[in-house]
Amino acid sequence: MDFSERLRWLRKEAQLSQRDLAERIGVDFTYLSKIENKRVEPPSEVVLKNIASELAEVLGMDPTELADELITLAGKIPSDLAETLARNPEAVRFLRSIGDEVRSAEDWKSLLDSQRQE
Amino acid sequence: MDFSERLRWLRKEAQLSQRDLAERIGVDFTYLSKIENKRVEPPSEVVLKNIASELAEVLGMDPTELADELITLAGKIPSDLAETLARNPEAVRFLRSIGDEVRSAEDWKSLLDSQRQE
DNA sequence: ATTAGTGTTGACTATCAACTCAACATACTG
DNA sequence: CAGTATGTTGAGTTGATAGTCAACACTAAT
Repeated sequence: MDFSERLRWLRKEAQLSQRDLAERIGVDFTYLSKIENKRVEPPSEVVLKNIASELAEVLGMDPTELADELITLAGKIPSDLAETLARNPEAVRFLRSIGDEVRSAEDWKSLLDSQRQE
Repeated sequence: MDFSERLRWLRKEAQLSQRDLAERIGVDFTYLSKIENKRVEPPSEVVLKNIASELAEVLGMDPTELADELITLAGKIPSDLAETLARNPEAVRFLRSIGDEVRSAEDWKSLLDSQRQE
């Protein structure tokens, strides 16, 4: 499921028309249409967060998690994380060092699990 | 030492004028001047890599390492890494999970070290 | 058959990043 | 002083990003 499909699915799940959602998040509804039809790139992080916030509210989800999901589905890096990386050269070197061996989603997952157990 | 200072320092170390370096990397020399004087934002990653490549050659440094240094100093994330993150939601979640506890450069460093010893 | 609600499309626009170009200032060299 | 090498600045260009606006099409209910 890519970004545009996921967005449409969530919006329908929330029983909102494009106009409804667009008004809530403060963009033109035709823009949502284009996004859902992949006529344009996924929107900016600000818009993504607004979408996540509104949909999460209606659907009873966690807004932050939903935002992260949409942002990564949109092929972007959450800006707070990007800033952490840009500010910590060590973090970049760390990622590079593990990135050589850790490539698949599975690898990342197990790394995440091992971290959690500490 | 911020990016612009570092650039000027390296360029002088390499005994190159702004015009010299600019010609080698294929930009206008006045652009380098503005960068060194912080009249504009640091350049694109392509230009950064060209700079690193030329200066590393003259100074006998490792071009890749220098590129990474300049890119992070410029407040950017190396694009190959950014792509890895954008493609691996798990990687993003991993970073978030450790990011709560790992904040300082020291923390990252020790994490990097522990990884290296495996 | 009208009207209300919904979605799609093409054309246009505003803002910004990443530069270039022309002009000038400053310093040193013969 | 004339010329050469170097650095600085203001104004303008170009392409991409992130949208808006007007028009139209389809469907369902009145």
